[in-house]
Amino acid sequence: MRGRGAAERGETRRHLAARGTARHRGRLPRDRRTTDIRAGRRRRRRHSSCDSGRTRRPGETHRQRCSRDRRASNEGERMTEHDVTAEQQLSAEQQLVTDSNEQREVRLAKRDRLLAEGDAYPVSVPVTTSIRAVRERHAGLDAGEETDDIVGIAGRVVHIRNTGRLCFVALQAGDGERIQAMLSQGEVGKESLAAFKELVDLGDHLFVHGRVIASKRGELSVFVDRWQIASKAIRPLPNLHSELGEEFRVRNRYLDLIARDAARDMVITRAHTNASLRHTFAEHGFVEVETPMLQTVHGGASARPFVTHSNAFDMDLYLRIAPELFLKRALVGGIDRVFEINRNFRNEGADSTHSPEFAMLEAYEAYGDYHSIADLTQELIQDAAKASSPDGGETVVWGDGTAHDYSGDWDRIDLYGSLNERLAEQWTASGAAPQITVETSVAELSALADAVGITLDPKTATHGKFVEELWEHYVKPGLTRPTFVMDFPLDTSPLTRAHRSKPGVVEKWDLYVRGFELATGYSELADPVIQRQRFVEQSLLAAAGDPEAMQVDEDFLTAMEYGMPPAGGMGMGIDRLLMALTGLGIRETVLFPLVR
RNA sequence: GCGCCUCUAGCUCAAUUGGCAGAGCAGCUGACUCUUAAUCAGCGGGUUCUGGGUUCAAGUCCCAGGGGGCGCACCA
Repeated sequence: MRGRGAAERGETRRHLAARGTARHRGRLPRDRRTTDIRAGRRRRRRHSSCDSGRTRRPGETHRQRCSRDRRASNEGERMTEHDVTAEQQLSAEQQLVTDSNEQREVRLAKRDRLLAEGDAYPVSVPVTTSIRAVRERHAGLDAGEETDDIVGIAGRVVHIRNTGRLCFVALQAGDGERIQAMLSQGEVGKESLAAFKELVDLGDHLFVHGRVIASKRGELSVFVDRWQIASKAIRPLPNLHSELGEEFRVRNRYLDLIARDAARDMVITRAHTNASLRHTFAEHGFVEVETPMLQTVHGGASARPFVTHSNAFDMDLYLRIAPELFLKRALVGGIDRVFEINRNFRNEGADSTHSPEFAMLEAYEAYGDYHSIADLTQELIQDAAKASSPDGGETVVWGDGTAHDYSGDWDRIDLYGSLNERLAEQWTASGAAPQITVETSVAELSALADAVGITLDPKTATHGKFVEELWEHYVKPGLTRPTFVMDFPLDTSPLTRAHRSKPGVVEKWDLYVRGFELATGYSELADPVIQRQRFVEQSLLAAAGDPEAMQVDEDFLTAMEYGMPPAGGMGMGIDRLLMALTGLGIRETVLFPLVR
C-alpha cells in the first residue's frame, strides 16, 4: 500500500511536499504546472483544507484522508459551489485549461519548452519515403543486419521504451503501417537522447532520420541519427491494448481510426465501394448529377421529413427524403442514364439498420425496365464485392471470418407466389391454406395477420401493407442468397407503373441481402395523368393524418406532362451495401454517425 | 414516443448485506545499449454522470434530470 511506506518512515506532509518540489526541479517547475490553472488552484485549496490539524489514520493514504475530510466538512461543500459559479465566468481559453488534467499539463509544459527552443509544430519535416515503402524495400533483412539506406520518415508514436542509453519508439503511419526507430546515445549524442526522453510522448507525431537496419531481435528499424517532433500531442492516447467501448469509438472516431485496423479498413472499403459503383455506372454510360437537398415539397418516398427554414425566402424548407423527382426531371430533359450518390434525411427511428441521415444511390435508365435495372443492380453489387474482397472475387469475407458469396445470377421470386407457397407449407389450422391474391380483402388479410401477431394501424392499413407484412413474416427469414422479390401490390407504390400483364400489381422489386432490404427497383410510371391521381390519393392520406404521405408536386407533374421516357429506376442504401459487404452495423459503416 | 438495462481515474474495468473507492495500462521520479502490453524501486491521479432525498454512514437504496445500450412502434 502506497501510503503505508511513507507512514512507516515517519515522514510528515511537509517532507513529502519538499520531495515533490525537488522532484520537479528544473524541467517541470511546480509553479508552471499549476499557475493560472483553476483546477490546480482548486486542488491546492482542497489539500490545504486537509491540513487543518487532522491526523492521518494508520495505513491511510493522503488521498483517503482528503476524501474523509471532504465528506465531514460542510465548509468544503460551500467552497465547491462557489467555484462552480466562478467557473461559469471563465473565458473559453481559460475553460480549455480548466478541463485539463495532469497528463495534459505535463505535455503542455513540454510544448512550451519545444516552442521556446525551436518548434513543436513545424510547417513540415523532410520526409523522404513512407513506412510502407521502407518495409517493402527491406522485407528480408536478417537480425542484426545493417543497410546503407538512409531515410527520413514520420509517424505517430504508438509505443515507446526509454531504456537507459538505447531508446525504442514505434511510429505508425496513417495507413496503420508501423516501424521501429532506435536511438542510441552513441549515434545521436547524450544531449539529443536526453531531450528525446524528456520531450517525446505516446501520441506525438515524430520525424526520424537514419539508416535502415534490423535490430538484434530482428525488428526492422531506423537507426536514428537525427529526430524532430513533427507535431506535439497534448492529450494522452487511449490505452491501445484494451478494446475501446462502442460509445467512445463512435464519439472519438479519430482515436478509433488510430487504434483499430477495422475502423481504418471501413473507411477504405467505403471509398473503394463508391469508386466501384461510379466506375460500373460509367461503363454503362450513366451520368452522375447532384440534385437539391433543400426542397420546397418533399416527395419521392414515404417518410417523415426534417423541416428547416430559409431566412432569405422566409419559408420552411424540407431536407430531402429522396432525389427521385429531380432525377426524373433530368430524364424528361434527356439525361437518359442518370444516377446520384448522396445523402437523404428521414426524421424517423434510429437503430442498427437505420440512421437519420444515410447515403443513397438512385439510378434511372431510359428505355429500360425493372428487369434491366435488376441486371444493372446485380452487376453494381458484384463489382463492389470484387472491389472489397481479399482475392478480387465475388465472395467477401466479413470481420467475423464468415464468407458471403454474391456470384452468379440471383433468384427472382414473386411476392404473392412465394407468400402462398410458404403459407401452404406452414398451414396448421383445419382446411386448406388460403390463397392470397390481389383480390383478397383487407378483413381476410387482417385475420391472417392477427393469427401471427401482426397488427396495423386501421387508419392507414391497406391490402398492400398487410400483404407486405405477411410476406416479411413468412418468407423473408428463409432468404439466404441475394434475392429479387418481384411484383408488389399497387397501393404501396404510388410512383410505379402497373404490371404489363398481371392486374393489381406494379412492376417493382425489392432486393433482399443478408435479411434486409438492400435496394428497390421499378418500371417507372410515365403517365402524367395516373401520376396526378396517385399524388392526389396520397395527399388525401396526408389530410387523414398520415405524416409520411407525399405532397402534390405540381412542378414535377408539369415536367411529366412534357413526356418522360419509359424507364427503369433503382434506389440502394450505400450504408446498407457496406453492411452487406462487411457484416458491420450501420454506425460502424458511417465515419461520423449522429450522436446526441 | 413507451418499457427495461447501464454510467466509477486519461483508457479498460473491480469494489461482498449500505461500512476506509481499487487494479492493469497510461503519467511522474530514478535505474537499465535490443525493448516491442519490457523489467525493477518510488510517487501522483477521483465532483463514483448531475441535482435532490433516506441514513450514524450512499459508488451501492429512493425520486427527478442527462448520456449510452437493448426491445417495441415507425421506417430504408
